[in-house]
Amino acid sequence: MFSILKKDNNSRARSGTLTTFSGRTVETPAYAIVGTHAEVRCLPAEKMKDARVQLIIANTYHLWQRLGKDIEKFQGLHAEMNTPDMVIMTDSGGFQVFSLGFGREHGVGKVGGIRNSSVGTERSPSPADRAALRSHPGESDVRRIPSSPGFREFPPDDFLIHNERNMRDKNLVRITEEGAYFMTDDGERFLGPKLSMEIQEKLGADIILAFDECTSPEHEYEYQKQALARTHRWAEECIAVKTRNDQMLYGIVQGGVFEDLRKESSRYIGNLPFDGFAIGGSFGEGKMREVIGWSVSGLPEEKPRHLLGIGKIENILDGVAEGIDTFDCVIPTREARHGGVWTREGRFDAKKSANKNSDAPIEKGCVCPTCAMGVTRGMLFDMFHSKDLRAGEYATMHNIFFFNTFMSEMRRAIQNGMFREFEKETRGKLKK
RNA sequence: GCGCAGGUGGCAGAGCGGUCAAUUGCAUUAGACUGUAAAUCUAACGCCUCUACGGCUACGGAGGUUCGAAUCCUCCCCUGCGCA
Repeated sequence: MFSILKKDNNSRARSGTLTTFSGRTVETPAYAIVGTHAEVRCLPAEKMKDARVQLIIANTYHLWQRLGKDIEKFQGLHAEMNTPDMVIMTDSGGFQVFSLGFGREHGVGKVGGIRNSSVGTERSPSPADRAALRSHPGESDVRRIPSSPGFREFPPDDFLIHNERNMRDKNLVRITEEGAYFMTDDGERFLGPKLSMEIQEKLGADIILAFDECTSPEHEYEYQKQALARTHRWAEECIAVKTRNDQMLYGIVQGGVFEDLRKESSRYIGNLPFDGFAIGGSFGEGKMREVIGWSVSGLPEEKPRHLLGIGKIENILDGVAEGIDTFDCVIPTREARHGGVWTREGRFDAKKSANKNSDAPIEKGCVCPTCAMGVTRGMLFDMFHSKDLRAGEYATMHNIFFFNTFMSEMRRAIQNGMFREFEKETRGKLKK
């Protein structure tokens, strides 16, 4: 049951209470902390409450892969995670269709406009690439110019061709009309709407998601359209196949950055008997708010809406302003492990030498367990640089607490009719 | 004193006549991270610069051999281990 307590007058923002069919409750807008393998990285289960976690999202694909046959013995996420009171959702595996597939091939993240350098899209060959090329004997081997001064090696002109092929080889997913084949160490494994539902019912989350095809920001219109048709068909299949009635099933709106596709998807998915809705896929960095608006346009007001994989504080504001109720993102947890610490003034990198010997608190006035212990920026710096695992734990605790506290302040602002002011103030501080 | 093994860029440690300003790792610096292939990845890392497939100076020191030396030879200095 979803009850909206207050709607904002100047935007589509709303604040309410989501009570799942299983009787657990989340105050919205809320942020789901990512616990892919049924655990939040660097945050012990018993500290979830201290971090003010009320919502967790785990992952069907990864748990399915990790558990194998043990999935039959799985006691359910609440028992396994020892979080009986928290609302847990599971992603369907639809994101892995992208992240292990075109995400790798295109070398991009889902938001778009970001080239993920870790996937090797640099135009100049890295030493590893060069070595790989050298090990490929034949006409494309490195050419030598035996003139002065000494021999010098040139990158071959056809490097890009090799690069393209290498990128394609990175794609581990084969998509069919029925679902997706994932290349794993044990060969290809098929995951489609039906199996995703079965697994999610075994995992036992409060909220489960329809199996969709998350597309790449680099996919052009025609592909997005075809993928959308699949996602819509799979959505209906998920509804048809579902058996448990103590889990809420959310449908997923797709359509890339195209207005007509997003609106069509919103209408189509919004008219299906889902218990809530999620918005997935790519948004384009600068277009996010607009795309969310299109995606929400066809959804019923009275049902909860989740924005998948987003995000940063500024994006949360976009989402809430467009009527989103819940979010999830790896940013608080992943960035914490990488040294990224969030504060009201924006993010800073604890590994930077500017923090060396700093007695400054991580965030002035913060009452999270990490800050309450008196951990300073200088201490975090030292721990990160000495590879002390507590660095990641302290930062993770702080970040999760920060995002959850931010959400609760935003809820209060909406309930007090002050969302616009809250948004303005938050954005102002972030700009500095 | 004798014997052996060594002295390479901030450190460790490859290279052993030309594709070597020198593999790699660490450290450092910068950047990234948006339904977690991620406690990860990428880049830079002698100096100068017109940022180049450029110039200069470099593999303990000084000489030498060679068209060409971090790589070979001679002497010197230093370090470790063993024997006195």
